[in-house]
Order: sequence, then structure tokens, then C-alpha cells
Amino acid sequence: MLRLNRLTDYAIVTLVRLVEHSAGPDAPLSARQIAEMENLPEPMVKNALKALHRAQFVASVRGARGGYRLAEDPKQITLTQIIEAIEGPMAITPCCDDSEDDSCMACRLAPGDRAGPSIQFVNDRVRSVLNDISLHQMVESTGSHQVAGVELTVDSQLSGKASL
Amino acid sequence: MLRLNRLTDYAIVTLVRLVEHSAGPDAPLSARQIAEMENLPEPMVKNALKALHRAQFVASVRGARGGYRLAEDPKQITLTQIIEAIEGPMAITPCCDDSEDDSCMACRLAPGDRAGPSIQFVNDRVRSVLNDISLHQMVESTGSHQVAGVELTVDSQLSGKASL
DNA sequence: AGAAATGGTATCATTTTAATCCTATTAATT
DNA sequence: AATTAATAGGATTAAAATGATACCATTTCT
Repeated sequence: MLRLNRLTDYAIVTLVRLVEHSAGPDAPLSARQIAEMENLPEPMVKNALKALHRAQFVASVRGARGGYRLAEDPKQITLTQIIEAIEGPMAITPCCDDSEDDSCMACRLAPGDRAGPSIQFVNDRVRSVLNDISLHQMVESTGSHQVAGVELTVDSQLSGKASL
Repeated sequence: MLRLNRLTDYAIVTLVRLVEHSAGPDAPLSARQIAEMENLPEPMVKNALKALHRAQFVASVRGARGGYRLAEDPKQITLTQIIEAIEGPMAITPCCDDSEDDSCMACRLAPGDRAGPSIQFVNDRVRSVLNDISLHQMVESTGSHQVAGVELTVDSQLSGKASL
């Protein structure tokens, strides 16, 4: 349904909190603390942080009084990176990910690879859009939004809902 | 996992075939014909066509020798429209769709709606990108791709895979 | 009348997801 | 040294979503 995993959702919130916290004292934030702050299921926050650690977005401190700290500049972390760290390579159809999997029909559209590449193109466009949104922007976002330094207005014909 | 439903996949292939067929004789194409052409499960093609009919992208002819015809200009049909016809409103998190559902955490990020709107913004960007790709472009796509009349090169830093 | 279609909905098996749990390891505190 | 609090990595489980099919009614051509 073109929806993010819950775990990805939690990871985003978690990262935002880590960014905010990094402005304050330097004690690391534990999974428990974040879970309690946000009223999130603690095991899920733990899983999210484990994945973020594997992807090296956060540094961990083990043992009592341990926890996590942001390990990278929030301006350098993009949504695409976060999503792929949690969910694996972004692929709106199976063939976008694994070129050997042609079970999705868009890939068989024509012998001459007509629609296969075109689905790939769509996938790349989506990845690209999400790659233009940084964690920093997610934290900063208030009234207006900036993407790649350029102020954008949301296509009103499309959204109808957004009033950003 | 940010993936399209199979049914959406089938719908795209089906529409592409209808576009191609609309250039030829004017007899409608039946679900069975399309399924056999593409080696797709017939019940799924039927379901896809039913949904496309409800969304008025195709016109149906009932009874023997019946089938479907494209009912709209392929240049006017966008990927966002197709996806939403099959899957319902696009929503990368629950709150993007149903504003009452704040079960996704990105919506609770701050009392002041800080990240809520920002997730909405991301959702709108994705919708917007897919809304800039028409069915006509999907059919035409060969070597180069055009989006909204402007020739694009795929962000190579991002994709690495695409050679369009 | 019979055959071949669409239209709508219901059902079912499988897969995926969300959430939890268990065990090992690490390190501070007492 | 023992205890406590934390990360690290899997394994497991219950619930939800998905993919696929089936059924029945209606329509229309032959």
C-alpha cells in the first residue's frame, strides 16, 4: 500500500529525539527513555535503535547508564537512507530490488524491456524525492518546508489537504 | 515496505495494454484476453479492471463479446490516480490518510504538530512525483524519460543501478 | 436458450508485520 | 564480587494484510 513500516516510523521519531537531545547534555539516551518519552512500545524502539546502530546513524554506549547518541550530521542523513536502513532497498515492485525477480508484471510488459525500466525509473524518482529530505529538515519543519535549499509549495491540485 | 500491491501492478500492465489496443480495432478487450496475453491470473485481472472501471479509467461493455476500453486520455491519467484507484488514498503513515488516526508515532512527535505536518509533507512530495508520471509516459518509455515535459536525468548518486 | 462477458462480494491460504521474549555481553554502582 | 542497567542479536508468536479464487447475479450477443 506504499506505506512505511511501523518500525521505520519509530526510527524516524527516535532519530528526531536524538537530534534534539544532542543539543543538550552529553549523556546518551537509552531506548527505555525514548520509549517512555514517546509512549512507544519499548521493544520496538530497541529494535529500531539496533537497526540504526547497524547502519551507523547512531553510536551506542553499552552497560549501565548507556544508550545512544547521534553519530552523523542530521543534515547528511536522508529519509531514503533511514528507510533503507530499516526496510532494506527501496523497491516499489519486486523487480526494482532484485533484477532476477520478474514476478511482478510490470517487468514483463514487453520483451524489449519497455516497462521494466520504466518502473525502475518511477522507483528512482521516489527514492530521489525521499533522498532530498534530510533528518534536519524533519526536525526543523514548522510552517514552511525547504527541500534541497529551495522553498517549495505543495502542489495544491494534488493534495487538497496540505496546508503547509 | 513502500511497495505497490500486486493488484496495482496488474492494473498498470492492464492499462498499458488497453492503451496499445486502443490504437487498433475498436472491439473491446476482455479480462480473459488480457490475462492470456500477459500470463496473468485471470481473477486478478478481473479485479483490477473492476477497480479501474469504478474509477472510470475504463469503460465496460457487458455481455458476450464485451470487455473494456480506455475511457480517458492516457496523458491525463497519472500514476497517483491509478494507485489510489486500486489502493485507496496514498498514505505513507496512517495519519496521512486518516487525520484521526494518530497511532503512527511521527504524528505525536510534538504537541505543536511539528513532525505530523512534516510527515504529511513527505507524503505530498511522493504523491506529487507519482502524479507527474502519466500512463502515456509509461507506454512510451523507451530510452529516455520525460516528466511533465521536462527531460530528466536520473540522479546517479542515488540510483547507481539505473541506466536510462 | 445458451454462452460469454461484466459487477459485486465473500472466502481462504499464505505471507508479512508488529510486538515480545530470551540469552549473551558490557559496564557502572554498590 | 555481586547487582543492576544497558546494548546486541536472534527466535518466537499473534494479528493483520495480501494474493488469489470462487460464487452469484446481471447483461447481451448468437
